[in-house]
Amino acid sequence: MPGHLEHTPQNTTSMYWLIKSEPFVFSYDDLERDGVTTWDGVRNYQARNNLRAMKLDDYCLFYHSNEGLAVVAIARVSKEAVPEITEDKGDWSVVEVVPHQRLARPVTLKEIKAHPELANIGMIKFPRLSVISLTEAEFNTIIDLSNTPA
DNA sequence: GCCAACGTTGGC
DNA sequence: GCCAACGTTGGC
Repeated sequence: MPGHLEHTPQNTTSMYWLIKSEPFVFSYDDLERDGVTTWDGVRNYQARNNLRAMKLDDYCLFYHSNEGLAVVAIARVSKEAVPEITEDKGDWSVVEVVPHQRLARPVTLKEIKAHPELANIGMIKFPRLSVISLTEAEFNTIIDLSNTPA
């Protein structure tokens, strides 16, 4: 009997994230140098839950906080969340990320705040959250900005 | 369970 | 380096 529907794998949809790092602690240059890093030290439950929601190969905008104040690159999730080995009490998680692509130019926080399509972006609504989910549209808007002269 | 004190994040 | 915002802790 012909014509049955092929099963389409459902795990091909990537999700989008923004991860913050102080570049003088760990920058995108450091990630490129190291090839892979463990995203550890997250001590906020919402940020931790976001780490736990990350799936292999998800895209993560890499944001430099404190200095730079700009999205500089895209990283990808290379290992999903596992418990963090730590002396700290509590139930924490880590993922691993790898470098993917440096943006053509950094996209600054100032630009993000000024862009009408990014008015509801999590990083503005929750400025102290270090791991934030993005919609595909928000992700694409930032990528488009990076491909447009400042 | 409330709330004051404290610590941390992160923009300025 | 300062400080506002806000999450967490701990005394009551």
